[in-house]
Amino acid sequence: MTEITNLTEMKAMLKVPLGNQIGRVHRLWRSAITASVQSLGMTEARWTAMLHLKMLGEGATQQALAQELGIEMPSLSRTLSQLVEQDMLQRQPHPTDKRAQCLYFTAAGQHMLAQLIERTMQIRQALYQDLTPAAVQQLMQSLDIMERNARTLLLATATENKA
Amino acid sequence: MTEITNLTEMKAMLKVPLGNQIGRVHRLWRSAITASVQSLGMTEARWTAMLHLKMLGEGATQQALAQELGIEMPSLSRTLSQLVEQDMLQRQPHPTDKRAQCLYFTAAGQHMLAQLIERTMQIRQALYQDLTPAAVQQLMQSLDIMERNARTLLLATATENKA
DNA sequence: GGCAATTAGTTAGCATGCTAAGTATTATAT
DNA sequence: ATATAATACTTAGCATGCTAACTAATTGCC
Repeated sequence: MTEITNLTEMKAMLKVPLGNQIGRVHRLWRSAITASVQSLGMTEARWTAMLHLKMLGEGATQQALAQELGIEMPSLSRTLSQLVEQDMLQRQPHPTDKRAQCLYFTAAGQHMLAQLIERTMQIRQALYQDLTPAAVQQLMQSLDIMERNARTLLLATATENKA
Repeated sequence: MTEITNLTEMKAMLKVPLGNQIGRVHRLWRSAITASVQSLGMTEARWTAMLHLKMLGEGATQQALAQELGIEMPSLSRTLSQLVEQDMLQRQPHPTDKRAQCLYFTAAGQHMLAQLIERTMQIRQALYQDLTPAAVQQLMQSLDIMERNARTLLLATATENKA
């Protein structure tokens, strides 16, 4: 409620191991997804790639999808190869840039996608239980701030190593 | 501020991909730790194990530490072997239970610990920037709720698979 | 007391993140 | 116009989580 945060509060804040807690929740969330989709022959990484490609729209390049997911190209590249292998996706040459690949769902992929979306909603419903919409909004915003801070920090150390 | 959350708000909440965001923040946080401690010959997993053993107190068993960290024994077992190899920790037989191992810092480990704590504080300071103590508290509580929900969900699907 | 179930720990192998390094193409700068 | 830099992607190998399966010790039940 108070706007002014005193020194004691600031120091106490630094004792909170948010990073570890975020890690724990992430692992649990991954387990939940894995349990939910493995009977479909899916894994968590493939599941995310499918859903985010849908959000981005078919025809997106791998680079664009990696950006959207917040992972590096090599990580995505492997996952996409598995999805292509499973006949969920196709890689098509980019119309003008011969380096790039554009991503499209196969028919089987479209069908899988529908099931994945359904299960995603079920899991979210379970995980957001007892959280108010306001709390979810707040959580999202605080995580956004941490994400920005982390990127800034990493950029700073990277350039300083370069110097 | 409103206590009553309407249906529209609830449905909108389910569209928020918190899991993915938590994953992104977790990866960034891990990168930040890695960048900070790798010059000390440490990694993120070893760093966490060291700090949490300190919190738990020397003499803790591996099982207790795994519980504290929220990871499974095999994951921890490997990390601890690396720390023993690096002469940071020692495994001592439990005084009464011959199955169990108790963990103690070596002198080198104590010294490392001091440096790790220092760097941890620096990183938190950077990552919590622009977050109020209240926001940090709120974040922690919301993550707690998600964590509990996830455990409940996983337990439910596990027993249902057993049946 | 003695066998069954549980618990602590390990090893093996998979999933998924990363960086480093290599190829092919495109963009830039002189 | 060409040489250099940047970009898109892949491959290889490490870090760290998991489950499955194993051993050894302990607990519990009759």
